[in-house]
Amino acid sequence: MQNLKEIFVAEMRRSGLRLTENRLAIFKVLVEAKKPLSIQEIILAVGDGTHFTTVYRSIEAMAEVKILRTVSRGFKNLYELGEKFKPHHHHATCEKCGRTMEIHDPRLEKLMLELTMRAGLKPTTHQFELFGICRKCMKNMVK
Amino acid sequence: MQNLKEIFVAEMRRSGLRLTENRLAIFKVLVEAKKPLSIQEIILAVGDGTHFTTVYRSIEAMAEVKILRTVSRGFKNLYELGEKFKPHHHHATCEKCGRTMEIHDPRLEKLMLELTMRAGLKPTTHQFELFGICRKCMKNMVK
DNA sequence: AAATTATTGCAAATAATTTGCAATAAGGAG
DNA sequence: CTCCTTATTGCAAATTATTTGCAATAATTT
Repeated sequence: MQNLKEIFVAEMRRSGLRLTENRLAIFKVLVEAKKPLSIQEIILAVGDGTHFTTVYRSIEAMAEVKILRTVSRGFKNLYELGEKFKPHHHHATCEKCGRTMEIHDPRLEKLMLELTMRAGLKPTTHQFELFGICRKCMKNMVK
Repeated sequence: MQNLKEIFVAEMRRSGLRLTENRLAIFKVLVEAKKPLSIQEIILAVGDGTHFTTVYRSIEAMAEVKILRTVSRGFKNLYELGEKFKPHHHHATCEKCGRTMEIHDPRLEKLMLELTMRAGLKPTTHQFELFGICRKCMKNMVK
């Protein structure tokens, strides 16, 4: 985490954006969130200390210089830390208890790339979430 | 197409929703669109004939009974025709222009099941979206 | 420490979504 | 085919989300 903050400071400097309390607060929210967030969620998470207008503008500025990644899903944008900050992975989640496991599988990544290219796109990213019910929860449901 | 309309009429009847001009108009928009649409896009496409309030409520009603499928991309929902109209599939989307193609691949479904089970879960569902940049948009970016 | 200028907060404009209610019309019964 | 019931609609207005202009503030550079 301290490591991530250092990267953040360096990236801000590199891109000529000023390092402010507000932007640091947004960064922390995004570090703690384990998933991409909408602007509304970020506004909620940073709290009253930062005006919502500022969140809109800061997010836009940081996305512009790739410190944040815009996850363009349809017509709403979500935001997460850019490539510099996070390794690539996916999740399998229990629908009942929310327990989450990480998925790492080269076949998956390979297939994703293949399918994206076959669709005529230069691959940028993909979203992939598995859902199911874990053994513990299965047992509880039987009772 | 005529075929799809017959399914639509039958599904509306089955689920107890009334078949109205407005809903038929929305249905047609969704048949013609080759990708999931946001509510705003649907409102635009159906035109003044249908009040936007009605679009909101009709979409909600039809999604409720699975005539429409909610494509939950983050926090914005998009809508497309449900399982009865189209086989199970996923999407590959251009991040720039939003153009979307359908992905059908048995290897994908198989791998997904395997990974879910390997994570100790009894599979229920999954979310899977591919993103990239289409050739047209690549060219525009170079200019 | 002072100067420069990006960033912020606020107020107010604009856009998107939801809700209450009275008028309308779809679908079933006769 | 006509009547009846009640889901559906359109409208106005409330709520919520996003954007913009501007003057005050504060991050960097020297």
